Amino acid sequence: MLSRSEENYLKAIFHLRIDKNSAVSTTELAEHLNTKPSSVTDMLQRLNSNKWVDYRKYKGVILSRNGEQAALKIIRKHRLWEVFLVKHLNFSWDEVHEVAEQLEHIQSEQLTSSLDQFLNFPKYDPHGDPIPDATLQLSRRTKKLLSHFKREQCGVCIGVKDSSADFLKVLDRLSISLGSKIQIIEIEEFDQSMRIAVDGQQKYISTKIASNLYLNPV
Amino acid sequence: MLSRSEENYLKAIFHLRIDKNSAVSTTELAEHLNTKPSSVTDMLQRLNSNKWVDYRKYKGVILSRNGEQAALKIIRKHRLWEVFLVKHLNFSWDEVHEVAEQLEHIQSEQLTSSLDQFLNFPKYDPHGDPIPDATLQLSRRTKKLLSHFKREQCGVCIGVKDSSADFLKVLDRLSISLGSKIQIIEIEEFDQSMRIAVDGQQKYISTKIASNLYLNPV
DNA sequence: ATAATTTTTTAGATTCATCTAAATTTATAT
DNA sequence: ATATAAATTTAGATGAATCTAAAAAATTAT
Repeated sequence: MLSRSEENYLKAIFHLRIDKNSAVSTTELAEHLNTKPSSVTDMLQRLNSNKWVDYRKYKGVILSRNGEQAALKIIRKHRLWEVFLVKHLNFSWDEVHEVAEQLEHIQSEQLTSSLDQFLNFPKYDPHGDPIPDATLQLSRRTKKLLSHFKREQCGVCIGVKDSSADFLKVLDRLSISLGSKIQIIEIEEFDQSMRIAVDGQQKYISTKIASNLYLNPV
Repeated sequence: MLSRSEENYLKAIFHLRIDKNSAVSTTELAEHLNTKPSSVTDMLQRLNSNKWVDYRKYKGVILSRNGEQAALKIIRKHRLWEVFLVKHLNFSWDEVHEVAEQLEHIQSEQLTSSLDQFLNFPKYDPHGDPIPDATLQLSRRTKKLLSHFKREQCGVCIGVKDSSADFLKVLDRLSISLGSKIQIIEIEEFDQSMRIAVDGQQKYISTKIASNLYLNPV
């Protein structure tokens, strides 16, 4: 069985690999996990010898088939718990992450599947990220950063790129949440900042905000 | 902060102390925790130097004020999660223990108090054991083992002494659950086995069963 | 193409939680 | 009261997960 630490490494590799094709480097992992490169090397050697990853000295690491399945199981639990915390325990979407980081390591197939059922088999977590189903399949949908939209285009908010508490609080202040309907009214040539309508209400937002918000084009 | 292992020791000491006045011995703890006496000694020395327990060489151990509060916090979480699992995720009362052993270590005041509220501040867990409230107070009520009842006396089932899955399954087979009304009809002189009525239905039960079932006398 | 820099790995140490085997203390039995 | 048995502690070892410092490999810059 995987230790908690091993689980965290697999999850980190999964997340770091997702937006790029190359292998994940030791330093990247060390930064993401708040640890030292030498510790990462040690752990990667262990995970490699147990066939959870494919790791070559100086070349970086990718998940094996088994490693990817294991990572998806953890992500499934993490996101199901996030739904539970927000929907039933009144957590706000910037408060859930830390607790879900702990809950994702609870080992019980029965618990995971009952929770899934209790929540009515949700497909997306409170940040709009897809939840792997019981067979670990992820549902996919077109998502485009708001910053890539043009004037007069429309979309529905379906997720965030940065899910830090700071950014989520900004969105709360702007009354932007999952499902908000957003239309681009004007794009400032000078700095690409935007005037948008959020469910009819006009707001100004910075480029940084626009480049961290995913919309499903309408 | 306490490690998971330290938490388990404090909880074990609490439970082993509860039905007796003397200090808890190294061997008792080792058996209860499935470990070796020498490991227990090591850990008790650590817990002692951090003031979680009062431990003297060869004399056994009791919890300090801090240690007792810490143990109660863990027990509170354990029992709240048990209620959640049974009431909302359809676990049966013999299935909850193992998962609750993991959930009890999740660290989040907010989670514990929201869960308590979500469950409507339950006072007893699915085995009838009292749940410490937010101030860590335990509610007390008179409980007497069924084996100490006399002919024709009545009581309501409020808990079990042995909470092993095996015993709980026996009770399910006898349709005995928390709240069942039980009357003693006849006690067999020879072996003290009993004929009882469970919510009106007559059953025969062994002494061993009777001496593991707590009733609140009516 | 070689030097300088950065990244990665190795070597050796540390802490936690455990173990076995040996020594010591306490309890028990004659 | 002393010998024997049982319980407890100490000493020394192990494995997981981490660290620092030094060595080695890969990358980059001149």
